[in-house]
Amino acid sequence: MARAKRATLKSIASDLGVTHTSVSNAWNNPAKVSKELRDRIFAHAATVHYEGPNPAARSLRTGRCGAIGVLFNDQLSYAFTDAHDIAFLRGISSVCEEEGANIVLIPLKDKHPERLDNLTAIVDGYILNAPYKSHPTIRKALARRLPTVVVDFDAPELPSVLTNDRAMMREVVSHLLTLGHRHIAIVTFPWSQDHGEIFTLGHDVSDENHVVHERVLGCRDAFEAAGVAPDGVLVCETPNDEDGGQRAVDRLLRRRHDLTAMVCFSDRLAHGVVARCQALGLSVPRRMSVTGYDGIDPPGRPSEGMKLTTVRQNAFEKGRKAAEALLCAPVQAGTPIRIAAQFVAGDSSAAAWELTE
Amino acid sequence: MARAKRATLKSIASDLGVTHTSVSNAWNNPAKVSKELRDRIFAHAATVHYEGPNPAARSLRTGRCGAIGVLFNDQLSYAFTDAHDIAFLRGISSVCEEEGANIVLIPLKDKHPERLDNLTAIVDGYILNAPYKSHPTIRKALARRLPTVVVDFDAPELPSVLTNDRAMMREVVSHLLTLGHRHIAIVTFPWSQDHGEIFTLGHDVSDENHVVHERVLGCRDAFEAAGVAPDGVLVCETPNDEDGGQRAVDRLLRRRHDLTAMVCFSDRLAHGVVARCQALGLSVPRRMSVTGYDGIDPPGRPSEGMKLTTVRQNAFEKGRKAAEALLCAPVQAGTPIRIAAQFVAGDSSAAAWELTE
DNA sequence: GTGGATATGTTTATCGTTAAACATTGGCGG
DNA sequence: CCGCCAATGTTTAACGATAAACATATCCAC
Repeated sequence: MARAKRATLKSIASDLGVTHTSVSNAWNNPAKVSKELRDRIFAHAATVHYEGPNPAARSLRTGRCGAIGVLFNDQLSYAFTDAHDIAFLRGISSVCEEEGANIVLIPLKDKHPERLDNLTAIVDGYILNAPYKSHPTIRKALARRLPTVVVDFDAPELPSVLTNDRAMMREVVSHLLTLGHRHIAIVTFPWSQDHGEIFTLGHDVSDENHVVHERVLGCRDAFEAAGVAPDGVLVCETPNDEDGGQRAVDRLLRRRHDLTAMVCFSDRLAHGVVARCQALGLSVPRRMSVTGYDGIDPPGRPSEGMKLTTVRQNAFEKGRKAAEALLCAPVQAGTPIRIAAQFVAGDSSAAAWELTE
Repeated sequence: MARAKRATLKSIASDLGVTHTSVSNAWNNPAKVSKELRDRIFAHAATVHYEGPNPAARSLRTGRCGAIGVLFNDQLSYAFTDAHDIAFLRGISSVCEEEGANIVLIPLKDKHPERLDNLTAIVDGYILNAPYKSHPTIRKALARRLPTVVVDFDAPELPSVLTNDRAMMREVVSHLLTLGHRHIAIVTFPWSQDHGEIFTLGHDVSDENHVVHERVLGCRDAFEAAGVAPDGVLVCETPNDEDGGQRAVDRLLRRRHDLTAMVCFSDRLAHGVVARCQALGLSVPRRMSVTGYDGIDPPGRPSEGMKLTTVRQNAFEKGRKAAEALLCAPVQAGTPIRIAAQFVAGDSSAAAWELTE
């Protein structure tokens, strides 16, 4: 059975012997149509299952669609495992609910590069979350020149929401240096799409990923301020999950077994690092200090287990501000919105001298 | 400075002295355009910042837009706090990544009922997650008669993904009855938009929310099978979060202080119930048995704390199947896809006789 | 040299709206 | 009775694309 053709403004208009503009007005400018006609229109619309103007056609005509696109650095299905990204989305949602806007989640088209040209999202603007500078999907989104807000991304020409990653990382490393640690390694998630190497802090860091770049610089700042040569500090790049953290421990210890502290760029990495250290018999924090980043309270019950030394980010607020900048009060490009993070000393870091002596 | 007018197929065509169809083909049917012309087109497109055909116009013409809409029962910003919903979204995402489809999250338009008529989402189809039968946004979505897959919803005329809630709940209650409990109460999240009452299992249950309906019936089954009168079983409706669980304890104990077990319809509720019981000096499970639903491993580290007696759902798989049904292999309406849940006995339930004696 | 496929473009109609400008009518003040 | 405004419709022109049918040239087989 062939699906019956859908009713349109025009078909309703001709059914009723009026012009389609009047039918359109029944929905969009009720004041311009007599109550009597409006009732007739709605009544007839109901019988032919007409559910209001076709949104694609309206969007074409008006140039707006009432939705904002959100792009993540990684696979979407990854984002939904990351407490930071989830809180960020929650922040966006809270604004979109108030404004009545829809959210379009756009998977990176890694598996379908050909669709880059074909299926671009129907959105009024974009929020780009910590994007890789040169990722094709990101570039494509930027190239469309729609209103765009970037988060944790260095783009002076765009409105942006930024955190104080560099200063926070400086604080974390200083914390460890103050505790007497001198053999510290860094565990980071990938700073570009292809990853896996071990570097040292002496290397120049690509700014492909602004977050990693800032945090690495923060670390270097602290080491240099303490007179520690950056060349001696290992930086291990690894996938951002517990398993990645676990493997980083092995890779790092293979190079330097005298490490007494590991600075992780996410709590997930830190959890993996802690787990692997304990499995190797290196107690945390007595034998190995570990720090995280994000400040994810392990849901369930909070106060259990070891409290990670970490940096608490306000991902929810990041999302809110980004969405507000896009939907409510347009923000100037020159002045980024700053969301301050906060250093939290926990139980996973302790003085180093007990073992280095 | 007025924003320069955007280039279109037509403007590019006339710039180049060809027809706009050829320009369109350069993107959509490359084989139909000589390589030489295609290069000229792309080159010129780049200089005028043309980023490919306008998606709204294309969508109007082709009738497809490459996105699916997802609707939740509750506020979107709530969904992002609920581990079940997040896993569900992750399942949908994993399919959308493979298929290159976008996901449109549609907030319930509670705060903007007037936008119901105005801003309908531009999507090729819907996934409705455990929707309230009569919620206006849900009804509106259904009324559009786009391809739709419902999850945990009773709609024989639509393809659906269902779980075995009723059987699982029967198992939970039987478990408690077998342990000797006779004074059991039920803690549920709201079964309609307005909520808050305490009922008994003797009451008829609205099927406004299919999940609650099925679970309540499952409980009743088990009580009846054991010869316990449903009239004596209290059912407390409360917001689906820890606080809601906490308050439910107070409300229930005020009515019946001889309760020895509380059956919760979500793990979040159960966590609140456990917390409140312990605060009241009622140790779990010695003095009070508590069961949950969902099987959310408290992230962070799994094996810590008390293991809740619960039902493990596979929300990820629910999401995957729903998305597959919509995007890949269209599913027949008559035969729901079943995702089995699994009863998990934990440490939060124990024999009752120690205290009822 | 005839006929038919292949490659490359063009013409024209259409998708379903909204917005601006233009008609028509009735009411009302002066 | 004139003129103007408000109320209610209508006419017409986009919005920016895609698809089907049609035109023309080229090539090759037989």
